[in-house]
Amino acid sequence: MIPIIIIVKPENSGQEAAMRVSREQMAETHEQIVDAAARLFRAGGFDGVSVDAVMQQAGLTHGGFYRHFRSKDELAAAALRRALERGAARMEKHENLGAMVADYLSERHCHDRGNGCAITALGGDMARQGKGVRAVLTAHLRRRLERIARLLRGGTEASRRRRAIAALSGMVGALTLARAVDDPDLAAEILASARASFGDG
Amino acid sequence: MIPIIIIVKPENSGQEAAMRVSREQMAETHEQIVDAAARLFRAGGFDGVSVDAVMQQAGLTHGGFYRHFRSKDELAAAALRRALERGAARMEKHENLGAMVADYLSERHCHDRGNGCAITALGGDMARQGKGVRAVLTAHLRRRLERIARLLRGGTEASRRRRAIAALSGMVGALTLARAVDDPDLAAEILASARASFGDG
DNA sequence: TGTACATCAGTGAACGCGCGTTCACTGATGTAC
DNA sequence: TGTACATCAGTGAACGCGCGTTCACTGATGTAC
Repeated sequence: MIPIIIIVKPENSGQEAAMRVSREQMAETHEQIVDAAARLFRAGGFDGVSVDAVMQQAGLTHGGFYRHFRSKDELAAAALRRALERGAARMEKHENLGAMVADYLSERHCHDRGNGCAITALGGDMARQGKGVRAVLTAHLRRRLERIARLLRGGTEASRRRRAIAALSGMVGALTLARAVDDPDLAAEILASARASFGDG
Repeated sequence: MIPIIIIVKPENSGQEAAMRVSREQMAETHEQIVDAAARLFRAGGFDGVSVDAVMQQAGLTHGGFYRHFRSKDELAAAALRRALERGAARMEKHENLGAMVADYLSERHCHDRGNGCAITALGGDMARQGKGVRAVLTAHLRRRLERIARLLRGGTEASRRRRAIAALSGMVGALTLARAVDDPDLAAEILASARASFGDG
C-alpha cells in the first residue's frame, strides 16, 4: 500500500486584492485608525470596543492592524493621546473659566461622548489600564491643570492651583453624573447647577 | 448485522456532592453573591468581572448562578443597589458637609475602590448599561442629592439644591481624577485641594 | 410523628460566541544595479 | 531611465481563550398523606 498524500492548498478562496500601499497612504491609514479609536474608545470604553470595530471604522479589515501597532494596549495609548490633544485644543480657545465651563458642561458635550473630553469618558477606566495609558493621562492632566490655573485671577499661585483642581473636578464630576442618569431633566439640572457653581472660579 | 448501540453515561465523573440546600441557607448564599458582586464590580467594573469570579468569591461554582438571577444584568442591578445603600449609610453618619467631604475624599476611600462609592466607581460605565441598572443609579442619586442639600445652611432651597449638586460633582470628579493618575503625590494633591474647596459648602 | 415522593440548590461539563492575535498569501511599492 | 527583485500593507481564515448561559445530574429539603 502506497499512501497517497494530497496537500490541499487554500487556493486564494475569494480574497480581495490586498496589495502593498505607499508610505504616504500608510501614514494616512495610521491616522485614520487612531482617529477612529479615539472616537470609539471614548464612546464605548477601551474594553467595550474591539480592534475589529476600530479597523472597520477606519475602512480596513482587522488583519492589518498589527502592521501599525504591537497590541491593542499600544493603540489605546495612542488614541487617548489623540483624544486628549483634541480636548486640550478646544479648551484653550476659551479666555476665561466661565466660557470654558459653559462649553464643557453644555448639552452638546453631554450627549456627544465620542467627540468629548477623554478625561471624563475614560477616567473611570484608568485604574484597569496598563502603565502606558495611565502615563499619557497623567501627563496631560498636569498640563490641563496648569492651563486652567493660568486662566484664574486673584489669590496666590497656590490658591489658583487649588481652584483649578476644584474646577476640573467639578466639571468632570458633573458631566459624569449628567451622563449617568437616565432622566434628561435631571441631567440638564446637574449641568446647569454645575455651570452656575463652577463658572465663576 | 445488528447494530449495537452503546450509550455511555457520564457516570458522575468526579462530581462533588451537590445537594439541595435549605431556604435559609439559600437566602444566605444569595446575600453573599450580591455582596461579592457589589465589591468586585466596584473594583473592576461590570464588564471586567465575570459571573464565575463573583461566584468563586461567594464560595460557589458558576453553574448555580442562574438559580439566583435571570442574567448577569439582573445581578448588576442588585449589586449596584447594595453598593449604593452601603455608601448612603456611611454618608448619612456625617452631620455636616465638611465631615462628609473629608471622608469621601480621604486617602482610604481613594485606594479602596471595591468598598467605596459606587457612583464614582461605576458612574462612567452607566451609559453602556441596561435600563434596570441606570434606573437604580438615578433613583439613588436623587436621594443622595436631597440628603446633601439638607446638610447645607443658608441661602434659598434652590441655592442649597444647587450647592448640593456642585458638592457631589466635585467629590465624584476629584475622586475620579485622584484614582486615574499614576502619581500618588498628584493624587494626594487633588484630594487635598478638593477637600479644601468643597468642604465648606 | 412517620413515610414516600417531588422539588430544586448547587455541581461541573458543555455550548456558542466574540475577542485579541497570528498567519499564509497577494501584488504594488521601493530599491539596487 | 529601465529592469529585476525584495519588501511589506492589507486581506481573510484560523487559533486559543474566556465569557455568559444551558444542561444532566445529585441528594438533602420540603411536602402531602
